[in-house]
Amino acid sequence: MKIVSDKVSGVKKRFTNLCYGFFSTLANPTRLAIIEKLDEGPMNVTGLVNTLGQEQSMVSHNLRPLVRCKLVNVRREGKQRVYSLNHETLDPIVKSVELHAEKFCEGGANCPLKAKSEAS
Amino acid sequence: MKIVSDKVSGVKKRFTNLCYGFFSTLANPTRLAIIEKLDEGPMNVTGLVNTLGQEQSMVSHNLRPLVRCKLVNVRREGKQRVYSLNHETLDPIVKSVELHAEKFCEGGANCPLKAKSEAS
DNA sequence: TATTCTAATGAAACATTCTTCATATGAAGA
DNA sequence: TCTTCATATGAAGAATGTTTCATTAGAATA
Repeated sequence: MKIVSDKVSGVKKRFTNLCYGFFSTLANPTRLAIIEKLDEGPMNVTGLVNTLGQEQSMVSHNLRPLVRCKLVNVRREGKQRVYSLNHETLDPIVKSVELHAEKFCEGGANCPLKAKSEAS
Repeated sequence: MKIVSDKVSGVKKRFTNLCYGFFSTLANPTRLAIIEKLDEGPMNVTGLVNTLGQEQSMVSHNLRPLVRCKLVNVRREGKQRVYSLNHETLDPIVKSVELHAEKFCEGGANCPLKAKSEAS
C-alpha cells in the first residue's frame, strides 16, 4: 500500500494515512464481496472460493489486506483458516454508506454509486 | 470509475457497486487532504491550491469525484466556485475510522493504518 | 469586445494495484 | 515419511488510477 507522501502540504499526515489505508482496503470489488459473504457468518477460504467463484489465490491475496487492517479476523481450525467479520467496525460504516446513498444519490447516470445497480 | 463486473458471483451487485464507488472516491491522499481542509470551512479552488501546494488542475480533477458522489458540495460565487463538505455523511464515517484505529490498530510495523503516522 | 481572473477538461505519461500462474508451506492422515 | 488437503506467497503481465501539461470555458470588468 502506497504511503501518503509529503507532496500535499498543510494537512495532518496521520489523518490522511489512516483514512487512505482504511478506505483503499475497502475499495475493491473482491474484498467487498468477501465482506458481504462473511456477513452471513464465518467461513474458510475454500468456502469463499466456492461461493464467490474466484480462484483460491485471488481470495487469499484479497483476504490479506482485510486481516492486516483488522476488518476481518482469522482463526485456525485444523488445516483450515476460518475468517470472520469485524462487525463492530464494519456494521456502522456500511450503514453510513447505505444512508448516504438513500439521501444523496438519485441514481441518475452521473451517479456512480447507484447507477448500474441491479439486484443479483 | 471501474464498474464492478459480474466476475464475482453470489453477491448483491448493488452493495458492491455502492461501496466500491464510495470507498474508491475516498481512497486517495489528495482527496483526503481536500476533505481535511474543507473541514475547516468552505473554500474555493484557489484557496485549496494555495494551502495544499498542489496544481490547480490536480485540485480540480480531484474535486470532481468528490462532488459526483455528493461528499462535497459546490456553489458559484462570481467567478469562483466554493466547495464545502457534506458533514452529515463524512463526520460519522471519519469518526468510525478513528475509533477503529484506536481500538484495533497497535501501530506496529504491520499496521498500515497507524504506521508512519507522525503529526505534521 | 478584449482582457483578466477562476476553474474545468482532454490526453498522454506515469504509477499503483490486481489478477493470474506457478510454486511453497504447513497440518493431518495413510 | 509420503501423500493429500487447505492455504499462502512471489513475480510478471494486465488493468486502473493519478498527475501533468496544454488548452478551453465562463464570468467580471475595463
